[in-house]
Amino acid sequence: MQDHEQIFSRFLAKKGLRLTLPRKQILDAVFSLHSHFDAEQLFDVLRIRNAEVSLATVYRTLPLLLESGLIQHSMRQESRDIYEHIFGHPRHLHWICRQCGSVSETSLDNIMPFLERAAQEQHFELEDFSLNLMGLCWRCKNENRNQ
Amino acid sequence: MQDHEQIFSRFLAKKGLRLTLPRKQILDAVFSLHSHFDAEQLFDVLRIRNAEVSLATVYRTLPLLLESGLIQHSMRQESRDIYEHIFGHPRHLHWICRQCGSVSETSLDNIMPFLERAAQEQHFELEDFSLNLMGLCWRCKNENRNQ
DNA sequence: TCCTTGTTGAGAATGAATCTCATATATTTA
DNA sequence: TAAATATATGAGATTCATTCTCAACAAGGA
Ligand SMILES: [Mn+2]
Ligand SMILES: [Mn+2]
Ligand SMILES: [Zn+2]
Ligand SMILES: [Zn+2]
Repeated sequence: MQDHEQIFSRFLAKKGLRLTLPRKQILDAVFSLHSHFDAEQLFDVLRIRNAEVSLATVYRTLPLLLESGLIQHSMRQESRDIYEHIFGHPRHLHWICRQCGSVSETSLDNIMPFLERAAQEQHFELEDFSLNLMGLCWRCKNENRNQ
Repeated sequence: MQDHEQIFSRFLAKKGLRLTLPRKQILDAVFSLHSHFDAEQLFDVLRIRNAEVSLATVYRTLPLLLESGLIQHSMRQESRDIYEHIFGHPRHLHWICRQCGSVSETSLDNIMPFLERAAQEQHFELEDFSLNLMGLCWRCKNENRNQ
């Protein structure tokens, strides 16, 4: 039964780094959210929770969380990098509406085998990937039709 | 037999815009390249070709080329947006090595039907998408092993 | 205790991308 | 043909997410 704090702690130890209070607070904030977030939004959550963590440390910690596999970079929107925690979540792809900006998700189970086989053929060591689909959500599609 | 200049010209006309010399030169430069490029690299090509086009106009023209469907946004590397022309090219995905930065391509034919079906089920109007796979290329994988 | 190494916040710096604006050029109108 | 209107452009300023710098601090080992 490994929780994310244990995983992060071990990951850090392996790199000669420590699980400090700011890092712990950032980790908690990340797992208190259940949607996509950017650095600034995460920083806001920390302020609401009265965690005294600087924005610089947020930006410094995100790469560590990425490397540990606890979060993933999901997409880029309005020139901001968007993340989400993935520990215990199934792999999924993103449908991004170019008009309203909404994001919905779909399972990737049907595609994974294909990608893994392709990686093997290439002798490519797959560590991460992203599949983002851009267009119009049904809502915006209808809205445009009625005009 | 539509060439890309005709396509771009018609696209612009439909928007009440004109195919000016700078736009023509940018278009030519884009199709003179046969690999991925960012705005700055495209600007360099234009300078080498003695085209007097400003960087601002390059940045202004890229969204037009995107919307016309002649180029696509391929990925983001080292905080730069990377593009490539796609007119007459098959859809493909990108294998990106996190160590050496190399990018290789693979056909997307096997995945397209799945994506199109998924889009239909969602009533999502798919306009564009990107599938980028990150990890280690075989070269870097071997290199790391021998150390 | 001393020394090395890692950590942090605050604010400065970076740099790709966007914006402003004065000046051109094309197209339409009278 | 001469306004009037709309679109384009280069140069340089600006934006702003992200990264960097640095001084102060803390943990752990010798
Ligand atoms: Mn997601
Ligand atoms: Mn490509
Ligand atoms: Zn929408
Ligand atoms: Zn490589």
